[in-house]
Amino acid sequence: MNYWLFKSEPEEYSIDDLQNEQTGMGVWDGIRNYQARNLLRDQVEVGDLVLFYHSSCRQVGVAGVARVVTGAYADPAQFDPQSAYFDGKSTQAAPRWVCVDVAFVSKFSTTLLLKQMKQIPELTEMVLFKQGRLSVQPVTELEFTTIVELAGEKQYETTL
DNA sequence: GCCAACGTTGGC
DNA sequence: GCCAACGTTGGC
Repeated sequence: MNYWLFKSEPEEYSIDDLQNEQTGMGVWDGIRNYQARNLLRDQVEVGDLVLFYHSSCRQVGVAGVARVVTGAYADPAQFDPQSAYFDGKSTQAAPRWVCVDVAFVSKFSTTLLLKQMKQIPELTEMVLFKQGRLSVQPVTELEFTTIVELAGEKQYETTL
């Protein structure tokens, strides 16, 4: 069981969009960075918990929690010429990019802001601060539980 | 294999 | 909108 932070621009796909999916599940696609791809492909597992991070917006920070519900599979968008994520160099035989499906778990009552996170001693070693551009990144159990407690999601104290 | 040029991310 | 950081591309 691992913990992750996945970034998304909420204008593209937000925690509300995930919550509003008919199935309660969404496809985490469009990852086009090799380091993030390798983590998705090799280390992200069904059941892992994900901090849903909103980037490039007014309220930058962790907006809620999701859970990984599939292993990595070929990202369909790489084969779709209409998609912004189309990759003409990828082939069906050897897909270059992968995605996973995630399920909505919770939305924080207020987004835990990046500037708040930077002030918390337990969070100073987060990959977020060292590799700011990595869009799929590992989170320690301490970092995860610290964040959900700061967000006031007390139910995690009993369910984790 | 190096490295300059270029493109993208993402906080502010 | 700016700009720093950093990933990718491509010439040599």
